[in-house]
Amino acid sequence: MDNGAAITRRGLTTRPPPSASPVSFDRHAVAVDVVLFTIQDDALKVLMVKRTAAPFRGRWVLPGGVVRSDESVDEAALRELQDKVGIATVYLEQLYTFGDLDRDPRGRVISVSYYAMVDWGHFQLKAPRKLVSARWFPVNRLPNLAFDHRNIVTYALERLRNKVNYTSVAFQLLPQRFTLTELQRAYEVILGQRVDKRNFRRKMLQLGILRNTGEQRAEGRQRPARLYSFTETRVIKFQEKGIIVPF
Amino acid sequence: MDNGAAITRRGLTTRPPPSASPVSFDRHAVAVDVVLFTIQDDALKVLMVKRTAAPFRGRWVLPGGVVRSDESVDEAALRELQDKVGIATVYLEQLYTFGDLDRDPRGRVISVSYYAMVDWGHFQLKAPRKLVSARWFPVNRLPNLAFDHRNIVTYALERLRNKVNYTSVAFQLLPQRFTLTELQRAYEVILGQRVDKRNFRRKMLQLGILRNTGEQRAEGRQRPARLYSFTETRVIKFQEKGIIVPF
DNA sequence: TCAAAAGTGTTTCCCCTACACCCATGG
DNA sequence: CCATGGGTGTAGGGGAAACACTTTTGA
Repeated sequence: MDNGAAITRRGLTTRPPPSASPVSFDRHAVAVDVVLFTIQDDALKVLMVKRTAAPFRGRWVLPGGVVRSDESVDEAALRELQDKVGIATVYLEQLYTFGDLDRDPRGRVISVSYYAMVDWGHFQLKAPRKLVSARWFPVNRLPNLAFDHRNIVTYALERLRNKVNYTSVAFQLLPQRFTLTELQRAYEVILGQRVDKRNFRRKMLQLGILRNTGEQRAEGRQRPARLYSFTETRVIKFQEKGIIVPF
Repeated sequence: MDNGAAITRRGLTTRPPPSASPVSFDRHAVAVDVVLFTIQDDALKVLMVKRTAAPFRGRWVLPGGVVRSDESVDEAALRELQDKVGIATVYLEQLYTFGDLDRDPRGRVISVSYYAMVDWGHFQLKAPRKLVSARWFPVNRLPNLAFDHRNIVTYALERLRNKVNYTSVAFQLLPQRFTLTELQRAYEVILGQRVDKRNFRRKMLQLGILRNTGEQRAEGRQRPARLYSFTETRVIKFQEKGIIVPF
């Protein structure tokens, strides 16, 4: 798929003529599936829930469910997070719509996928997780997932890795106040590679989106770290240089 | 929306408990809408078709239609292009899924949008355009569109402008053999700004994705231009430098 | 005083930008 | 021979990358 790739034609046979009334039939089950990211123990993790019914009973899947008639698709994604995971405040962004015929053995289900991000500490607090059994898995050690959910996670991760490079999404994984080292760790964990400390700090501070709160936090028996906060209320794009056209 | 923006919570009221069988009801009409781009007369244009039925009879809309039960969503988009526009070979990429409740006055319709690109010359040849009346509009001079189709076009254009900077999508608007000036014009027309000729040519040739065919084409009474072709079969990503991590 | 993480500058190099003139052809 | 677009090179500047030591604290 590769970041929104081209659709290539498979054998497109001729089909019956289109129906006269466009909304009268051919209705479809539409589901939402959410890839919820967090950072815990210096690892990027994804939340999975265990299926309690056939098919794939007992297998891990992404939290999600069907879109109801009285809610928008976005609302469905938020509701599923609330219901199944007990989370209200997350960053949520639509990912891709998977519309193949054979995605679900029960029949045709179109899935609109999302990815979401929470700060682990914030999640810990308000997670009753009543009914479903849920579990965080490191993105590089996922269990066997049902349906095509492995693909969805892969795609979400790719999108996330792209986006941290030119937007401030990574901040969604951190608490309101954080140290520069924590921010750097977040980037390293998402990207799966080390980052130079001095260059990282310089770049981040140059962006002008961090406010030094003046507070400090002593973590162990070493020098205390300054606490910063993110100045923007929304996720922003960094100044980006195009290859063809200078920004 | 801004290139896949965050979904913010509106009032999420509590709702009835979820159904036991997930695919049994709450089925939805799902449509595809395609933003088809081309370049003609040094302008970026979008194909619109005229509605022949209520609501919005006589208004311009994107080519599209409902997804049938026996086809994937991608196939539906391709079929609509074939049926309504008579085009078989296009670059097609999924854009975004619009899932709000009030998009369509007839009732709830979830729309999976796509954008597509054709070379104008190639289109000219095999365009019977039998039934529907279709017309190309410059992207900056669109008529009043029905539904939320104006938004979809805006979003498609934004995506296209982003993508030409780090992928080879722009080539999809050109014939198989083209001059560097034609390629530059394509970029200028998409981006809506001028580009330096020498820098552009150097960058493009440096990418190593152009093959000098050795042929030339005399356009008028001036020096003939070399014809190039694109070496890759797929749309590729350019070498991209991240802000945080060197590529 | 030691361990452990926080914090800080500089140099080098490459790539991007800006910019103007000759070339080949048809009329 | 002239008008028109095709084609080419370079110098300067800015930002990215590489790199190591001092500071602050708690134990």
